[in-house]
Amino acid sequence: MPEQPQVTLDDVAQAAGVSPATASRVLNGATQVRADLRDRVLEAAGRLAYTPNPHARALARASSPAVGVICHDIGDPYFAGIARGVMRTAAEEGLQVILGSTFREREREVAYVSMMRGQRVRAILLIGSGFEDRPWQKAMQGELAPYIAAGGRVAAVSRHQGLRVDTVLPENREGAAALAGALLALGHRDFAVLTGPASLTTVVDRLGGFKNALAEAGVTLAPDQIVEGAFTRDGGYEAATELLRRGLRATCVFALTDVMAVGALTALREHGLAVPADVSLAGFDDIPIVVDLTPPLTTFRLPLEDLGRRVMAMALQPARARSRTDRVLGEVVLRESTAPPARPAGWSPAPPAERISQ
Amino acid sequence: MPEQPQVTLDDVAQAAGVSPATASRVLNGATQVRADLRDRVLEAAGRLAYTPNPHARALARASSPAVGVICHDIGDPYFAGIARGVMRTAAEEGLQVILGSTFREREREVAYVSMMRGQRVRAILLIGSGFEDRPWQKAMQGELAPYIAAGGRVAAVSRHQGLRVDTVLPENREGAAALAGALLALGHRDFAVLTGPASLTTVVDRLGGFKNALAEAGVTLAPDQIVEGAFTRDGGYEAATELLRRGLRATCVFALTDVMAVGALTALREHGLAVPADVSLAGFDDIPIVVDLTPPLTTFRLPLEDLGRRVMAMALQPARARSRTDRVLGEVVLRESTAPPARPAGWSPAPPAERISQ
DNA sequence: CTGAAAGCGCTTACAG
DNA sequence: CTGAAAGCGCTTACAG
Repeated sequence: MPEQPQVTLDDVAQAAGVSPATASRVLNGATQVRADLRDRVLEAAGRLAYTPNPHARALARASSPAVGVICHDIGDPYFAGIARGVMRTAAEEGLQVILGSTFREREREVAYVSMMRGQRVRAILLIGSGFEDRPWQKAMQGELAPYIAAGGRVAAVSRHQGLRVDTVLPENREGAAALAGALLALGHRDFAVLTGPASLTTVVDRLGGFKNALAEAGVTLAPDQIVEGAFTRDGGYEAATELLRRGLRATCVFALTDVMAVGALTALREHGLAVPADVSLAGFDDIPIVVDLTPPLTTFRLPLEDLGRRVMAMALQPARARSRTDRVLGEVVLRESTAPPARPAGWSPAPPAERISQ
Repeated sequence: MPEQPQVTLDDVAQAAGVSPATASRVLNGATQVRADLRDRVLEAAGRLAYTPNPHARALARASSPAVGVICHDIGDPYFAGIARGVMRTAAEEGLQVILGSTFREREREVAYVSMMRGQRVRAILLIGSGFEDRPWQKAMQGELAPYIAAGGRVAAVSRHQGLRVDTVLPENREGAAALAGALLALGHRDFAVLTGPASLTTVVDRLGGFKNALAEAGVTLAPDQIVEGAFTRDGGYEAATELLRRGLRATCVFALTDVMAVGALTALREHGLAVPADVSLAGFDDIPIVVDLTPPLTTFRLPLEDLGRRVMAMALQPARARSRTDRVLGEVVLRESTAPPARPAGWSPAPPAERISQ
């Protein structure tokens, strides 16, 4: 490994016959430098293929052009979609992105924040759901507070209880309620829900919104028709399987995420149930793939890439006295995976099911 | 923004009543330090919540614990899957990952390498397909060579022509050939191919392998049955639509990636064609979702996450005199999207279609 | 406008 | 085993 000495600012300065200070100024776009000096510096830098050492720069400037992005699983289409938006804005702004993927272990999230804080990133983006977990919130806030106090920026997607951070808040509660409304309008009265870990704020919000809307319509959700699974494709598959084992009494199944719905669809199919003929199925998020399922999935659309762009944009804005919340609208998208129930139980006509915008 | 002064090594040393050198040694796990001093340092560091400044460290050590990872689109399940594997190994090794997503603009790939090189990352991982593009290869090699000469490590997934880099090589050519064999064994003689940009080495390899295998079986592929599209879901949708516009004469359609196959499946369905009753469809990669399609997709499975782990592992090994290539096996996975042709044209029985392993 | 000098926070030979 | 000192490569007041 023939370690090659790196070309340094001093080399450039020397080659150009100026001081390092002047070379630095030129290379940083200072305009108050004599034209001929500037040219010599630029020429020398080009000839020597000079690349500034970002660590030296970060050290001297006490700031770096990097942002940290933490998600639960970069292999998950939901996070991949948001990350895509983040990368877009990062590229436009010339920022580096340091990625953290926790594999859904929440302690790793704290560890990543600690690492990125040490790294002196300009901003930290939390794009995974928050946790309803007091000790975790304490630990996280313990990392975040000093970082923010030192001038760091933090922005999150979804509700992060207990953390004082700027937030891009997708309409989880309202969206689930709107979806419930649309499914009720279709004539459903018997629902099952495939839910995720109860400690996720996203689960709380979506499940809460859905249940509330049902309750307001006088519809109750039987406890045994709520099945918890992992927030993954396999989690959806297994939750649906468990639901069938318990005995499916619902005419419509709501999976809290599209990813879970995808697994559920296969489980239903494997058990000989046709969607929507035998049972309707709805998801949440509108990840890219669900329009290609058979049948295409009814869902609540979240603009994933836009979520990513927004959270990045928010992090790049200066901090305010109190943390801000940007609500992001979504919309119910009715597709073929939902239809009026085959066996409406004492059902009276409902208003037509249109696309309900929020 | 009340900029808080950061706790420095000197603070720790002072609090512990030792020199910065000693504090540094303790914090870096040196064993040859008197126990009581070590304890005092550790205590002070803990009490002050000291975090070393990685930039200072990188500057002093002339190396940083970061690796750069460049893909074409982090929103694409293929790359998201590989990235997942990369993140796994990175976490295990305590490495930071700087992510680059080029949005399929090849110049951005060079720009990212340049940036990461400047960043003094330990290694650069190219996980996107290579390009059959001489000027691009020159530009890329121009960035890579000095980086490597300076001790940097580079590893790639897929064939990167013109770049002297260690490679994790999925069996694109052999895989496509094996898939062709399996489809021939099913009785197909009339094929169509939905291909991607011809400048991608992955396209060249998969298309070449597929065609070759057909040729060896005495089957030719009509030029008008080969349609090029973008390497995306929409590219697959559009290519399939164009194929139908031209007149589908094939009994089996091969999409060069699962992502394209997903779009193609929807296009076929929208045009009233049943898969596999009217036409068989096969993809490549075995991204997580395709098992949940209706019908589940026949494909050539690549162990995506493993690809990511391997390329990372390779980059962490010391460089060798000549670049290495790790071939990664895959396997044909026959699912319900392929079946014997509905109208076998002068067809003689073929050997039974089993799962053909490579 | 330009340069000498100090400083960013850490590591590591080099003496003791 | 421990510490004083130099150095990593850059930036930025501070003088001129």
